[in-house]
Amino acid sequence: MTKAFQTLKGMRDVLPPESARRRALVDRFASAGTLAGYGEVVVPLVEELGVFERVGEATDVVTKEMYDFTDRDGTQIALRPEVTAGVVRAFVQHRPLVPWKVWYSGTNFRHERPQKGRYRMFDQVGVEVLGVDDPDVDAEVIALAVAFFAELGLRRVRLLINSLGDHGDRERYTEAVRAHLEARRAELSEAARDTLGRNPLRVLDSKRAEDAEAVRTAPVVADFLSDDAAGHYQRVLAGLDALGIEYEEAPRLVRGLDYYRRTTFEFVADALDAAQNAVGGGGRYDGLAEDLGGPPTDGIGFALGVDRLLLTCDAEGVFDAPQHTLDAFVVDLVGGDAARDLTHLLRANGFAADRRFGGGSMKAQMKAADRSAARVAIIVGEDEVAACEVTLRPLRDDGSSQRRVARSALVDELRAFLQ
RNA sequence: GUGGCCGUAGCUCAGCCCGGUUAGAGCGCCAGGUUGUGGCCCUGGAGGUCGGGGGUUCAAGUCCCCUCGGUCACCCCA
Repeated sequence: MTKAFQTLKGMRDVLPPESARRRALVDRFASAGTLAGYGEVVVPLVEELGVFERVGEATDVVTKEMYDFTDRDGTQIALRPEVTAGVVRAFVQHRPLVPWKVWYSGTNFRHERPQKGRYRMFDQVGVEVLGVDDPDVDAEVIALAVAFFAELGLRRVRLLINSLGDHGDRERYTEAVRAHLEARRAELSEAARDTLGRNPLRVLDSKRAEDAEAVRTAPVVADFLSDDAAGHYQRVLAGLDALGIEYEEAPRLVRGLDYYRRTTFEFVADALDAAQNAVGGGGRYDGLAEDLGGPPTDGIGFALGVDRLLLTCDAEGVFDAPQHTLDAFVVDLVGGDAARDLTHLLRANGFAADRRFGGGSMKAQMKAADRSAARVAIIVGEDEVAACEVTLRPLRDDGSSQRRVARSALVDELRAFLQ
């Protein structure tokens, strides 16, 4: 007996009807993006390793979670762990007119231990805007995400926001945090001490109780912002206020990717009791285009995790899978020709129609019709064939209004019935 | 990468602690009851390498080890 293969760890199949729900979610996102003037961008799932390394040398995402390997010609390549880097690479490569506003949906890969809401292969939807420094675009981007949550029916998603300042601000702040934490090294958890060496800001994200005090007393970025960065941040907040978008300032919100500058934000789902409750996040990455060999270009965007979004919808009891229903189900008692031909005829006329292969008893076919959730059964037996008619039996009531119609009038009769 | 819990029919699970005839249930599926009428009901049927490998034993779904997978938490992040 041959081995029965199964999906790799952390990777999943998505089958109907769940697949329809995912598609519906992406469709909604696409509409929201289009409405705001964003075009779809499709970038490769695989890039040169260097593209993703710009995401941050000190981050877990690139140091230990990347699916990287050597291509046949020796090139170091990797499956994308996120899409922003690829989109910015595309911007640098093609130099579209700015502002360049794009949305995307796609799959990413991170080699992590799976748990609820975290898989090795996961989908994200997101937007990016390149070439605009205006703080109003920060507000626009955030508003887009917030509107999308609302459209899904989500009510319990909180917006956390912070500013990390310009490059220089961030450096000075990082040093201050490092000094603060070094002075309290003894009281930190072992994991935190380890993180401190590589990336001091990340310690601020620690959930460990031992670290709480040191984190609580740590310097706050706000005190390190340049006038320029502070002004930008205030304008963003003013924009959110004007648009009626609620937010919580989170002075220690740092986020995992190194390229963030100035505005950073995160969306947290209160309905998720799991540890993985961040459904999305984003911010400015004003230096990234330059890091990828392009001209200095401002940029901002966000990414939302499709799996977590759907889990959140489950938790809030909203955005059910779209109910797929058929218009008609053909029941054939005369050998199969009618099922074959009528189903084809109905589909050619725009009706959603199906039948049962292999025929079977009338009971079996009616059962199949019922299960298909079709609105009406089209029954063809000896009597109907002899009279050049078909029986039209409604399936959503008790069927008492069943009647026979001329076969030549089927399309019109069905159309009238479905009105 | 670290730790806890869990892998028995398509699905949800019982059986495992205290090894012992043909491994069970509900749901689903198929068929019949009703030879031209679905949903409800009744009857019957198909379907299982007990995740995989090794060990202990006269005997392993049950005990031990390894391994793979799932799940939850840490870490990190969407």
